[in-house]
Amino acid sequence: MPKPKAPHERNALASGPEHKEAGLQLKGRIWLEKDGQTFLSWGRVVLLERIAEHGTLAAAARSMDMSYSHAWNLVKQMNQLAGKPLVEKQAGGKKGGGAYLTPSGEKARDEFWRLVKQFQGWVDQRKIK
Amino acid sequence: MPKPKAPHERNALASGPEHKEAGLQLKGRIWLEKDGQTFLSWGRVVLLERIAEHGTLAAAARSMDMSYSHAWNLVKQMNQLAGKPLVEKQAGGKKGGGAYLTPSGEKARDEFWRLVKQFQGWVDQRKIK
DNA sequence: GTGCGTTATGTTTTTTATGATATAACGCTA
DNA sequence: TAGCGTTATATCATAAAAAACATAACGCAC
Repeated sequence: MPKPKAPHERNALASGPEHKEAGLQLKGRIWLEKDGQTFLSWGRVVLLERIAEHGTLAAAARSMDMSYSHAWNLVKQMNQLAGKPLVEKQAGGKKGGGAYLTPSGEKARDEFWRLVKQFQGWVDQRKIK
Repeated sequence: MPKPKAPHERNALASGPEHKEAGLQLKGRIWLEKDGQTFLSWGRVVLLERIAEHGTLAAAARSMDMSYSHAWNLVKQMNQLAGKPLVEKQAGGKKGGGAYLTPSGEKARDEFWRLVKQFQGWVDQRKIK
């Protein structure tokens, strides 16, 4: 069973397995800040994806072993920093309520994954001596 | 007075000031792992530099507001993961003792800064829409 | 109106990382 | 041998992050 990763190591991109035999891996992570505060990061964008997938904030949080309150805080901050909501929610109503991505939310998700993909490309082409 | 940075945000490279007016910044950090454990990172390599500069582990730690025991643990782990010492130390002796970088240590430092510089280049050329 | 599962929000607890503290050993100097 | 500032090492305390927990409010369905 693999040792659980430390928080700062989670969601990190790694150089490809071709370097594995050396036991030496280049790792890294990127994120976006707005006005000095974390806006989008790997975990946050996965959360956006899970919300789109599950339709509720509670189920999204459960699906990634995140506490509901933490997920709620992240969404609150993302919405606030974006200036407009990335996620809209409803308390009560049919099936108790729910949450979904706005077009801005989908765009943010796509843009971030685009950046991550570019970064992964950069990492992969590094040769570690 | 600027808000102190959270641990996971420290030592992060940022996209240049040309993006600052948008309030949106791409940030990132990289590190090297060996056998799944952190081997070299920004803070660790700064520590190597300070050791070379000050000649003792104690002074190096002081100079970067790091506890001696933490610095000692980092050096121990770096030496161990490298397979050969990056830092050699002497307890006692002229002036009480000291520490210095081995050629391997100097090389590790230089290689890491080279990687960081390349990464900074990559970050700088990202255009954030 | 009751029940249901959700969102909303605050408080408490746990975990993790790091710094602080304490003590011993080391090896030169005088 | 005594003194010095260092390395060596373990333990304790603190701070930050995250999870856990506890309620309340919401709005549809019945």
